[in-house]
Amino acid sequence: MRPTLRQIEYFVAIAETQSFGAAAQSLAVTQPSLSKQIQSLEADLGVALFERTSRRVSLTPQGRALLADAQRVLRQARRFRNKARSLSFDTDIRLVAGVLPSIGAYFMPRMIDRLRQEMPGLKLSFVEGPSSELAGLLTQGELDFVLASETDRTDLARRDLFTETLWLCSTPEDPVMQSDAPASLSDLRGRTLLTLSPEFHLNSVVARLASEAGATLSTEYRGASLDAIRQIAASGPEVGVLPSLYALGEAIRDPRFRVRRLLAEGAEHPIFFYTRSSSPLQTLNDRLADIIVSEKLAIRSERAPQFQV
Amino acid sequence: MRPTLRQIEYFVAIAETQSFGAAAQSLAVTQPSLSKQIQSLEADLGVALFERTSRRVSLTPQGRALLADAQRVLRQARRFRNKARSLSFDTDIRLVAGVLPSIGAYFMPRMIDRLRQEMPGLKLSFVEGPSSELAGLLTQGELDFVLASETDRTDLARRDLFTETLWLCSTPEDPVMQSDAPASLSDLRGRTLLTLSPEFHLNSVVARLASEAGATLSTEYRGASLDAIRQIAASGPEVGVLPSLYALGEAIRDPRFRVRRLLAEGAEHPIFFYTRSSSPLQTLNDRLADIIVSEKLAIRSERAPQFQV
DNA sequence: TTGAATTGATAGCCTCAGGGCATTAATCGA
DNA sequence: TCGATTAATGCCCTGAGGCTATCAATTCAA
Repeated sequence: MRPTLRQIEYFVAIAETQSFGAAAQSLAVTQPSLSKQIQSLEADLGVALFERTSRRVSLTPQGRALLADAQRVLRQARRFRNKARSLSFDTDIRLVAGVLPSIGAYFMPRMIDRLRQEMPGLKLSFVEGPSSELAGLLTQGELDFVLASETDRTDLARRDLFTETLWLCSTPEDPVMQSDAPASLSDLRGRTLLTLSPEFHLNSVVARLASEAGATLSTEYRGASLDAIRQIAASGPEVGVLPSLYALGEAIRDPRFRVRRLLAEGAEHPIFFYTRSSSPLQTLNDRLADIIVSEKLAIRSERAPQFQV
Repeated sequence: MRPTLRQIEYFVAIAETQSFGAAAQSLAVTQPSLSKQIQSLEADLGVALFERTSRRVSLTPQGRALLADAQRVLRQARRFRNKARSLSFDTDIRLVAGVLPSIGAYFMPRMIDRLRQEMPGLKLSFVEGPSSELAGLLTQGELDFVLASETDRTDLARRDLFTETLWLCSTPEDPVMQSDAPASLSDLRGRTLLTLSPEFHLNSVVARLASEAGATLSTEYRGASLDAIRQIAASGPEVGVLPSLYALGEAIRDPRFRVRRLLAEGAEHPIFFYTRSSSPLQTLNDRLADIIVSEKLAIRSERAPQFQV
């Protein structure tokens, strides 16, 4: 692109030193090179920047008028370069994560805090959605990593993170809530279960459990809000089925209902860490996954004993 | 200078089109050229800007963080170029003029007004001083043109502008002021004359006239202020000798004294237009000189008849 | 599942922008 | 008037950056 940054740099150097020779020295090129560059710059712009006599050099009025702009261009360019160089340390950037609703509300704020300590400068945004949608966004480059459940995508790099347990939630009066010990499938016979809508993997897990238990899966609520499920379960006959991070993190604060672990074959919700295999941030990604696992363990150890199952 | 504006331009184009091929088309280069430039840019910066799969391209978090800065650099550079191109029309610049005190106070404000009409966008600053000092500043490139009297500089381009006449000024009671008709040297016999200090050419003109007239040249005031000379002449026995532009423009408004034309061989003050011969603004300089002459004529025709001598 | 299409990377080649050296031209100072 | 200083010129050379051809990977449609 004309003029070149180099040409602008030469222009400013000569203007500042008031001399081709001195500028050449400070730029570590020879004086003829400078002369040539300035000549072609002036030709490009159609403006005489310097007035040369064989004894001294001075700016033309046009040169004076342009000097400040030229310096500004150089400043911006150097700033760009310096910023870029400092970014090579993988820090000071903003990552966009895609997470499941059960992880987003309770877990991500903790992650953001944790990152503020361990990797200051690293910023994190996140969007919520079902796993398949998140996987799509990740593939398209809209997201940098995804915390989600099982998907059928083969084009993404995947790493195990942890497995959420499932928890029933209902009113304190509900017969199924009359014990603190883990419930089994038989406790659910004949009941109506409530969970996230079918685009979430959780739905298929609960659907299978429901059919095994002789329960039915409610279609009353179709959505992505665990809060909505808690609200409905806390005021009606349905039994909500929630993943542990949410059930023990958020829902436990609501006095209008109880939670109880559901212990059964397949009553679990594995969470994976997805990245594009083409991502150039492999070491950063690994580090993030490590932090996520360690944060999950920290949450577990903070819980009251009866919930550490 | 690395990175190059071209590289930054390519970076932005690819980021905006989300595709090497499309960007190559919009930049009118081939896609391999783009690939190579981006590769070397990334190598220079030590940062991966794009994440490529053979199917799609997306920005890395670092690329996202840098995009706005890159766009800013390009904007500034384009602005620089456009401004430079528009300056090639010789307008929209600020010229710095050096002028004699007699010209500065009265004439330059009119010039600035006149230029505002005829060449809007052209700005004018001016500094006052004696001719030789102004000529030095002009040579050094501190000034763009000079309005001054005779100098011995041979390195400057010179053009005749006009010749100021000389006017005596004193109190209304002074014998020399008892007529409106031009005075002659004999009217000054035995008087003490007052004018600018010796570094001004005017001083040498007046000195020669004084010796021819049998008058003496006062050394009471040594300075560059015509106003000061007027003040002294209006309150003492000295006769001030002032050039016409000042005498008829400024001093005439003061009721405490009169002015009277001095008509004699050599009683004149020629004014020249000086530029560096190396100035690339030759056509602009010519136009300026024309305007100055025409403005001087305009002043003359505005005067009361008794002063149009 | 397979072949066509799409997309960026690579390889090899070529041109010219931009650098260096040597020299010239102009001016200044002694 | 002569040496010193400074920018311009001429000539040559290297490498940055462009192009064509091709490859490799992936997607999409049949």
